[in-house]
Amino acid sequence: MSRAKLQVFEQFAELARVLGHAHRLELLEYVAQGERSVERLAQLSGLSVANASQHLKQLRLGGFVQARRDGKRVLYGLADGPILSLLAALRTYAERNRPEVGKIVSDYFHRLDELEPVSRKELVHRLKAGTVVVLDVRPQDEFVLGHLPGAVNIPVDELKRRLADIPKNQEIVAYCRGPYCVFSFEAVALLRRHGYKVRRLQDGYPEWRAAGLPVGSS
Amino acid sequence: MSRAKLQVFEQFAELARVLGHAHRLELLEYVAQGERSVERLAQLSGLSVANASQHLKQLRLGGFVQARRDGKRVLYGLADGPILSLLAALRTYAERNRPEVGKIVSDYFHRLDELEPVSRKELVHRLKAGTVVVLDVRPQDEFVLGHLPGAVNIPVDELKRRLADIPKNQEIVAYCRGPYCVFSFEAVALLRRHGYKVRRLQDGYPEWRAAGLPVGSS
DNA sequence: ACATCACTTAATTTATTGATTGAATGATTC
DNA sequence: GAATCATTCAATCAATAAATTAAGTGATGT
Repeated sequence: MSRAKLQVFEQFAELARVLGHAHRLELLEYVAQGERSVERLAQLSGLSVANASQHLKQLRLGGFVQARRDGKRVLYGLADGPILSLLAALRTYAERNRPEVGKIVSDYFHRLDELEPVSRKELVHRLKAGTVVVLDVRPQDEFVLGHLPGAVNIPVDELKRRLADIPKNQEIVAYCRGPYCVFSFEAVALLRRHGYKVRRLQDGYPEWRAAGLPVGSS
Repeated sequence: MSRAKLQVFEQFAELARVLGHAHRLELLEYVAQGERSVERLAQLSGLSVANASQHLKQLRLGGFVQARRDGKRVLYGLADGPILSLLAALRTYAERNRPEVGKIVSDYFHRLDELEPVSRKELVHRLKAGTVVVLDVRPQDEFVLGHLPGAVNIPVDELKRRLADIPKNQEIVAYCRGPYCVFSFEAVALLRRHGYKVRRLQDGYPEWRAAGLPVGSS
């Protein structure tokens, strides 16, 4: 094997190894909800502070989380980059390849209170009541072809620089292509980091339309 | 942490750990080209047979490869499931998050950007139009196990003395094992020196096949 | 049946990784 | 500037993983 290739595989392996520990995956999930101190993360995951700190260090060296000091605490948050895509790929693979655990996985992912996605039915209800802003984070060309009524389109890659367009005082529901599309996960993660109250639609535009619910186009 | 959640993260971590070794990633790349015996895989990756066997066992338990007996040999092939998606996610993350990966690639792989890789989508288009010659520069045994439709096989080390077999008036797209395989880079460099109009496919045979695109065999 | 081939498994040594403890650092408060 | 708090670092021991060697298994051919 060429030296370059070996080096590249070594880098990949190093990153995979960082994800190769249950505690680190758990910490990563807590961190993905928003910034937290080491002590809080240790508490949430039932680790000693020193142990949590060491795991967080590895996550940081792997580029999965970033740390910033706030007074005498250090707050860890999710780093930039396609981290959630990577985790989604791992999850998808695991669900398909380990069917005996697939059920547990989906149960768990759909259980989390804060992450619990909004059902179509619930969204219909809240659209009528007008208590929600619907955010379409797909690319513009897909939005043009059809979208949820009254939805605002901000593609997920533009989200960061268009935060001003999003009202901070209302609850947001983000959606994208479907249940296995990561865009809305990323959008929710980003917006939560910036203090928005946001949840994701359980599935995406195709399912909405297939259910015979009204759609808009422009 | 709840018991279910612990189990889930433990499963994820276990799979990630399987990918957490350079030798296993390398074996996976060879296996992705087509079925191969343990001895051949050991040879290709420079491992002892026993060591390769043990790594392959881990890949098998992780569901990444599958083994079948053929006479007195055991052939390992890529298993079903979104394995290449997972590897692609890891690669994407690594490239973005580890600048050194990008640097190694550009240093040793002759400046990726200047070679203007052709995407799968574009190649499909141009194959329909018939405006392109597809050149497979992998070793012959890999070509035989499967290749892009209509591809011409000239292994990269034979390329120099078989230049006459390559039409000079048509555009060529060269491909090999995957995005980190050097063969197509070398082929493009050589052919360009000799005045051919040639670009490389962005990724390789395994990705083409995984995308459900048609393949030939002989 | 015996020998051979291709591979797997077991046993061993060596190296790496994880958890715990306690000391060190850095920022705040008194 | 001493005390306190939150975190990191360093040292240790236990657990796990990797590579090597040698023995074991299962299929094929003579």
